Amino acid sequence: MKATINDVAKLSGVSIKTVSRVMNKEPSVRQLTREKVQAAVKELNYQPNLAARNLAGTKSFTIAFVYDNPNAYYIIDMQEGILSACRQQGFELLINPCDSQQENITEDIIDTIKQARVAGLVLTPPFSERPEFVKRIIELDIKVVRIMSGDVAPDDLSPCVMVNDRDAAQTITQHLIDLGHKKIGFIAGGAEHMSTIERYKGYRRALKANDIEFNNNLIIEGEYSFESGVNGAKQLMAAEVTQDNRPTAIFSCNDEIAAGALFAARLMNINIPEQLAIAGFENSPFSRQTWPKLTTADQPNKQIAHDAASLLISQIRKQKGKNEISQYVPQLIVRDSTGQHI
Amino acid sequence: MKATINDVAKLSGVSIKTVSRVMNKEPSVRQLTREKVQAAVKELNYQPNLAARNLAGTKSFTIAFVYDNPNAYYIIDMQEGILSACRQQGFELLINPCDSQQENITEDIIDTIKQARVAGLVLTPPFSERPEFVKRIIELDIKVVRIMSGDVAPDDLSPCVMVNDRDAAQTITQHLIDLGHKKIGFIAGGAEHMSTIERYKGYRRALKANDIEFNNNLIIEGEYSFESGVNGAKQLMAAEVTQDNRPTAIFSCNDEIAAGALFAARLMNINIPEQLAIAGFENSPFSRQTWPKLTTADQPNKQIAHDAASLLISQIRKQKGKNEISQYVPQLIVRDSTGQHI
DNA sequence: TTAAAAAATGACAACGCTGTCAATTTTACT
DNA sequence: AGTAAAATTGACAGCGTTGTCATTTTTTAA
Repeated sequence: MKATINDVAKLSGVSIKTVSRVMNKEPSVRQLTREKVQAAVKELNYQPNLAARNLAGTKSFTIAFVYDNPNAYYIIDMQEGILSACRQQGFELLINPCDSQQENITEDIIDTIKQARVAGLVLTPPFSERPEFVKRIIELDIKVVRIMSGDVAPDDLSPCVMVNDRDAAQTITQHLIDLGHKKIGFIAGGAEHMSTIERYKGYRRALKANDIEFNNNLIIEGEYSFESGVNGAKQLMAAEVTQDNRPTAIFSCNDEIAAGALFAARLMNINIPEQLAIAGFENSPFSRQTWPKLTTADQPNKQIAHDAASLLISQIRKQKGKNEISQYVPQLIVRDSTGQHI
Repeated sequence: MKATINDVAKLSGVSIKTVSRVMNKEPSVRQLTREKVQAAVKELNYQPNLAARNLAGTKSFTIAFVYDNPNAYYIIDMQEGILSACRQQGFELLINPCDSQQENITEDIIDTIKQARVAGLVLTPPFSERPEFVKRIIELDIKVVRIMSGDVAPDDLSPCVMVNDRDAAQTITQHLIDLGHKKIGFIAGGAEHMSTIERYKGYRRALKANDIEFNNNLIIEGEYSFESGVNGAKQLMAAEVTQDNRPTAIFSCNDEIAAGALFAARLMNINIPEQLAIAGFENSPFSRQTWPKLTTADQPNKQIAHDAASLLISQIRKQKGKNEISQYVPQLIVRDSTGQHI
């Protein structure tokens, strides 16, 4: 039925070992031989049997995606990006959802990894932001690639795909400034997330670049949740805050917070965007299903994940030279929530 | 390092074949022997090597989740439910996202299934609602479990996990009626989805049960999207519709549509819920991030998926007697969008 | 008690691939 | 041309399991 390595060997007139070498892109196969084999592979539509590979070899062709679900849209996109890279490279993907808060989560994950003979891990926040965790994994000779917020990798533990939240946040803030806003509130996500820190830095930079004085009263510490947005906006726009001190715009650390801010504004009869402009971050579906629709920043998650997984697989294959770090800058998307204010 | 079948055989003083029998719950192993082996398994924390099983056996220990992504939250929940069943039973999960509209999608999926030697498939809508597709798969001697809308399985092709959208929709509609509404608009999802049909039936039933005359002008054909909700609500509440004919409540086929309806109401300066009550369906995160928050119906997706996958695995193992069909009825969740109207 | 039937167990060859190491071919250099 | 070194190729065992079929043990019935 399905072609095996033997069929390919027979058709191309070489030994199975040579076919194996070609399939694994090993060196020391003559060009001519390689081509003969590749032709046979194509003709028979041969694809190596993963089970046999995993069983026979010392190498593993399985990588795992370890995540704690902060946001289903993010995770689905990541997963599909990783999956497409795996398909391209003949790798298997093990999905490992888990609770990052759980007591022995590190050991749990390590058990799973060992059990399944996983060759590498794709990590997203919060796991990608725990250096001790990453170190533990790497000590076990398991490759890791991290997707994280920032512009340069924080260390050389593993390759990283960086998402430059700072620049993107600066752009969003600049957009608000360009609209004439000077008092811009900032509702932060959880301070344990690098992305929050980076977005805050971008916000500060934009203020500085425009000689706008920083006002700590406009900063609300929060977390990545709708409720946090509601409370943050309430606090910023509260009655006891004098009209003069109220912000005319709010930069929310993500779309969920922004949706919460919108909700609070509604409760307080504040018109958006006339009396208050609100911007989000992430371009999640929320941002298109609110009234008014949210100005936000978009990042190509699928591609980021594809990149990361490809990088990981190169590492596993020990193909050096592909270790450059890629960096993505989320792009501003302007919608009605930051329309012209009065 | 890791215990193999040989270690277990040695420790329990039987042949590896007998260990294999015990692991696969085959009959014709004496009780005493079985216990000896199980003790050794426990002591060594032995877990069969999946790769070896897949390679040696004619059976497969892999199931696949084939989906077209209508909704990331739904998919993530489904996936995690399936995953947990797989772990319990020592199965592997292959994730197969795809585009249900694509030309040769059936053949594509079949190729993938064959390639990976998949034993069974978990199908969600829209795939679960395509009998020809299901038939094709079953002909290949691949087991299938379907998660679908309805109260009884439409055929005996495969086991089904039914979600009784009809009863749930009737409950939601009844809730609106109990609040005093008599003119209740209905914005449908895509008519190709069983869930739309079922929810419509529930709506009709509730009207009938309360002797409310059905008015076709209150029915909007749409699809499962925000835009559809916006347009549907605009149409129902349009200026040229006389005050008398306007609905005082709208049942939207899902939360996304409801969010759209909310958006339209906002545009038209219609107060929710005073002038118009709006209900959704699904209890997606959207429903909690709108203003006001949406009344909706919740279904335990993770558990539904876990159930479905368990059913599938029993089928594969030929453990009869677990073929009963489970049915879930989504539960009403009342929130502010259907508060008391004037 | 004994023979026949049934049940339980085991020996051993696969499964499709990779790792090791030996054999062969090619290349580089006298 | 002759030889050593390097590059290429292949033979074969083994990865951890299951399937087949033969062997042993237990049960049943005469």
